[in-house]
Amino acid sequence: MAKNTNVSLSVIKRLPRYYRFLGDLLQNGIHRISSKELAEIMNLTASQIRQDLNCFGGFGQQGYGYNVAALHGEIANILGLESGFKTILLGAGNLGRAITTHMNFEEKGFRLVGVFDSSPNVVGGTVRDFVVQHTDALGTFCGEYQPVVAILCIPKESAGELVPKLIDYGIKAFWNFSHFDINSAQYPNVVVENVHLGDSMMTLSYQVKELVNPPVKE
Amino acid sequence: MAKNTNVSLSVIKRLPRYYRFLGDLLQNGIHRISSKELAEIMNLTASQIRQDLNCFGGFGQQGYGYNVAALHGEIANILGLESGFKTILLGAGNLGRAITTHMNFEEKGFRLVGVFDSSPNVVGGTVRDFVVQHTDALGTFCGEYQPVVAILCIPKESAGELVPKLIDYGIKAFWNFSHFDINSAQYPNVVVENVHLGDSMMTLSYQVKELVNPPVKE
DNA sequence: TAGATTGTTAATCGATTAACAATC
DNA sequence: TAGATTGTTAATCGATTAACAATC
Repeated sequence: MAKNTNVSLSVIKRLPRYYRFLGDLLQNGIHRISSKELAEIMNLTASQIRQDLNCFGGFGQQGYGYNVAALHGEIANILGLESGFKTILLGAGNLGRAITTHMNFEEKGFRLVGVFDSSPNVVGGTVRDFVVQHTDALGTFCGEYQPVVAILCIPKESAGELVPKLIDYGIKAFWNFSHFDINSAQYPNVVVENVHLGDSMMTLSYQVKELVNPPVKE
Repeated sequence: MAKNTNVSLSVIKRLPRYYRFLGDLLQNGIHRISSKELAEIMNLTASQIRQDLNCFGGFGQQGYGYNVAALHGEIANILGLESGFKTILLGAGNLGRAITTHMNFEEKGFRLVGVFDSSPNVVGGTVRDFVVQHTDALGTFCGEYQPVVAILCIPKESAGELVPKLIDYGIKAFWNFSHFDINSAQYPNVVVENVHLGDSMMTLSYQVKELVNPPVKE
């Protein structure tokens, strides 16, 4: 194990998909799979799968392939899905509430410990099993509970104000649904995973346009 | 214009971000920018910006740079943000409702024309200004309104059942929040933009793990 | 043992960066 | 005109694929 020094982000981003497919195989009672078979199911090359996995260790066996359950477990380990990182969510609007109720935090490495908003209409209400607290209470809360992850479901301007404070309060990672650009050059010891739904939508728009209305060849 | 034959997806995915930053500049009353300045703001290289833009045309002027408003408009055009592609949303649960109310479809190339669900508890209720229809009505609806895009906010199993039908009904593009893997090899004339929130979360988990608990060097 | 399939090295492909002549 | 900055070609870097010896 543990030769994972500086694995590229392209590899990391494929791991959750491996994990999902292996989980499915497991549920279907399949205990063994070769890189060739898995590649076929996942629309990848066998080479890529073997390269990816060998960033972390030799999980297979020559002549046999991979043990599905074992590999599934190894990837869970690599991703840190048992970590239970203490997490706060900022912004209890439509999106924030959907994420709070819709996502399974515990299965994915996180533990939600607080929900915050700045609107008086929302503060004091409940989302799932959380009473929404005012963002003014963040300093005290972080001092006491020391969360490491913040989910940003707030407008751009609020994010601009809150991010420096949160970093000050000890937040180390952001799951960022806002349009605020967290400058990773400015904060080297902070990790950011952006989910820009608007950008994703525009990317789709381009692709639909190309499909429906293809450019004329010269 | 229009030398956009086969632009790589890496380039396309950067366009929405350019669009957002140019919009901000515009709002701040900045009318002109060089690739060098823009690169600084966006944490990119000037080279990359010029390469990216020149996939679509020479929008700049030597010795001057780029006109912000003009470039902003060109990118809107390239992305097809005025297209108003007719779109249906499937699954009026937490996530589906959040997307319906939270996203600005019109600004991003789409027009929402219907919301569907299969649960009797939800069908007949309203989301934003839509009455939720039963998925059984999809065939009739698509025949009449001919939507081209479907947003999938439904469980994996439902997606597995519905996707082939939807393609049959003329749907050409999916914005896929479900965990169902739409096999693009199987459907060559269909475009898919996946948003796997769970995968994104797991990727973040890995990064937090590495940051908080870095691997020991040998 | 023979067959299968891995782990790993080498070759290819694509994307990013650097350099510079063209030109506003 | 001289200075600035583009558009574009060439060089570099990284990621993917192919090949094959190691080995179960």
